[in-house]
Amino acid sequence: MAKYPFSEIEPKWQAYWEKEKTFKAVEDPSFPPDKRRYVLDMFPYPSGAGLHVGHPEGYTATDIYCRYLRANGYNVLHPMGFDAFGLPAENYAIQTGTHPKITTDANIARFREQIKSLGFSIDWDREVATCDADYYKWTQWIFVQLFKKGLAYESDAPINWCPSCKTGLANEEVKDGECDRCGTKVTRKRIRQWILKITAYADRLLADLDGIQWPEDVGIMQRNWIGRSEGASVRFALDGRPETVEVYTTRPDTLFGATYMVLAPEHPLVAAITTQDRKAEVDAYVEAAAAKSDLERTELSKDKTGVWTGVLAINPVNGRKIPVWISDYVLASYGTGAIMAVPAHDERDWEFAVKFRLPIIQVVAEEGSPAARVGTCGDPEACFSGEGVAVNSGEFNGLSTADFKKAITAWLEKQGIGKAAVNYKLRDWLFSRQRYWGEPIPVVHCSKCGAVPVDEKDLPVRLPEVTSYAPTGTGESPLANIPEWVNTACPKCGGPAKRETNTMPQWAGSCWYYLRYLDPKNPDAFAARDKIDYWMPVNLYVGGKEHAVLHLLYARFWHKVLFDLGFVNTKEPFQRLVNQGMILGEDNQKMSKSRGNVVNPDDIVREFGADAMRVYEMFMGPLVVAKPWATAGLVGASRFLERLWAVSEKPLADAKPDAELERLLHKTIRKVSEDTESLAFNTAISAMMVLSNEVAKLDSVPRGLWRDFVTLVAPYAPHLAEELWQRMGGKGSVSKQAWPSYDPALCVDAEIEVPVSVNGKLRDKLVVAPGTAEKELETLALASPKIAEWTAGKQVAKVIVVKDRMVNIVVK
RNA sequence: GCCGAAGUGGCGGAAUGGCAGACGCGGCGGACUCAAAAUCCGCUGUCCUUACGGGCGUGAGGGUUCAAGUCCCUCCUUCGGCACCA
Repeated sequence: MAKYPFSEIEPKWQAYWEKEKTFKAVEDPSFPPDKRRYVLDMFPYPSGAGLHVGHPEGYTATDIYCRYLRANGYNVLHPMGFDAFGLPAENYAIQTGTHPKITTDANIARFREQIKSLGFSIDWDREVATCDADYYKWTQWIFVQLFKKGLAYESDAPINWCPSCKTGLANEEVKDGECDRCGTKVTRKRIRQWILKITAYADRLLADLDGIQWPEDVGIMQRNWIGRSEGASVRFALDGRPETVEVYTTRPDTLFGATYMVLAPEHPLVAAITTQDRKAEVDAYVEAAAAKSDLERTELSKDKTGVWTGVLAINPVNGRKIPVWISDYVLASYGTGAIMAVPAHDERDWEFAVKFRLPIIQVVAEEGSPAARVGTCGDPEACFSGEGVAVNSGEFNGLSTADFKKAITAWLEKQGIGKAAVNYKLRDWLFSRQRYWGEPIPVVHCSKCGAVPVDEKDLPVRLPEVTSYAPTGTGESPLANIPEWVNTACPKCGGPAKRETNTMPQWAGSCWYYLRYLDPKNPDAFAARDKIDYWMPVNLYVGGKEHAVLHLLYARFWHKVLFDLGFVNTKEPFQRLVNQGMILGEDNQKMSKSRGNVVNPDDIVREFGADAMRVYEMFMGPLVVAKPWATAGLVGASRFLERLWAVSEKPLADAKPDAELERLLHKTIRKVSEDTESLAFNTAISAMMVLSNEVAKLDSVPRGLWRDFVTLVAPYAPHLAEELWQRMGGKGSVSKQAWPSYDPALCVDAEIEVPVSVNGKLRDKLVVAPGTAEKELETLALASPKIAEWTAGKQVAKVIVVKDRMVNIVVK
């Protein structure tokens, strides 16, 4: 038997598809809107290492789905491109002097070739790369829209700084106090930054999660990241001073238990209110706190520190004078940067109060406890942060936590010293990078007009050539060293002005690339509105979970801004999201160069073929779960394809398949249809393997059955299917064939086995026609001699019959 | 600490509350071959039994049910995310 010649077949059909533009997507109005699908992969960053076996996992899944949709009469948009700005190319440039553009282009060429070698049905005419000036012109244009809408502003507040990458980082890019990219401990630095006001969209980013079909955990991660909480803001008067301190609390019901206050060391009031005698100590503390990284302030030192400012505040509910402290356990960037401390009911305050011997007053008692009944109690022995019943709270005693919150908020409002308030953990997006290889931020600084956006007609602001790519570390990018580029005229007044030298983060380009695919060559708009209306939103978006709160949050934000400006037709960009599970190394560990467990897809394609690689990756297990690679297991997929090839060498018969085989065919069509639809590719492949094992036993193959089978296989192993299609005399491309249909009546077996159990234990099986009446099943079961053995001498208490499924006899 | 996901043969995994282990890998036995590779056929959870057959089995322990891998409670382990957010 001839070995299946994948190394000839695969390039042959790839060339055919390319030449025939088989997968070109056209905005054909004859497809009604519900017959259009936009299926998108997260585009790759073209690293120097080339494609990884993890990349083709998602790409294969979307490709199978797209091919399935086309066969079912859908017009499908399935593009690919490259996220091409970013640090690796720049760092390589710093080491070698090679321009990042050169490295990036070479890597893109390699990636494109590797992706093409897997036979995906991509419309390559729509390819984009975020580093192309024609592309980033529109990234800059969107930034200008953000600026004009007041959503981009400059700030010199302290930021996360990676000393190794020598650039500022967004909150989302810091993981466990380390730079997400390089693992270096993040420090704090005060430099001028561009910030995007993503917090202005916090409520909508939260609310609109309800309308999209995303994995539950990604939704939860975004919800947690946005971190909405409801509570109250309360203004505290200071004893003998005109200033007031406003705090935010989610537990206004514990106000009677506030025994001290804490300001963040950076709080603007600290310097003003600190008394003369406390000044030296307070200054020293503020200075020490400023020197600490966020990590040192949080993770490394859970041990509370702090100093008293010398000032007392007045608790508005009881007039008690309480000390105002400063401590770095209060974050300047959340709420008002100040808290009322209720040590009896907050773990952190408890710890602080114990350490500094501050009073602790219990004001919440557990439901049903003696204290809850009496309304008062002595000093608590432990912190209780749950909900309960108010005690030691004057007229409010006896109220439940929820009722008390409402009552006290109303009271505060009436007194004019507080109101209901909502807070978010989400911070604004630090958007400037002090690096070279990114989109220049299209702003000009004029001494007269301030920060002025570049005129839209003057976009793009091209990334200039530099002699040194190395980041300066001073808060300026390498662009600052090119006076002829930096010095320009103010777009507003024409006077001398300087260009912004910071660049955008890598996330900028990926915030809207799915829109550029719709109209990639358009010189007049990021995409024509009719094309947006034709395809958007993205119906299925497949990619890794690592972007749960980075790219996916940022892109949603930009999309909403574009929606508000009337440029796009949907509130959300990605209707349905699926995260493919990671492919681990053979050792069950994350694949990495340092572990030496990386599998190169090129090797697999060379040795087993692209179709085998595709089928194996989909057969390994459910798309969404992590699973270890096993090259040994790959041969199973390979043998399946070999078997199909072997079948194609048998003669075709015009006779119909026998009844048994015909039923199997129809059941297989049903199973593969349902499973492909629901992205359960592993079980679809399993079903096709079962059919192939049966067909392989035949001496000649019924033509109709074979035609259907080849069409079923086509989304999974497209090269082989094209070849099989051609060998059986099919015209054109098998990918233009309609998906086979099945007859539900033929999906039912002529005879089925119905298990019979006694007291839940399987004891016999009945062979009956499907649909046999329950009464008859019961009679047959009770008549069985095997069953009689188990019921002998016992009393039949009950017989449960589920038609076509089982019979259970309960005996005593 | 909090939130989320997952624990099933030697391995990857399958199973609308209804025959646990489909399909594949590996292993064992056989056919073909001078021989090997490839291919094909059979067996392959575990324990007891020569066999027929039976007991036990889905991380641990409880519970609901005629019936639980699947539902509920407690716990353990692994992975992912968050982590002084008041």
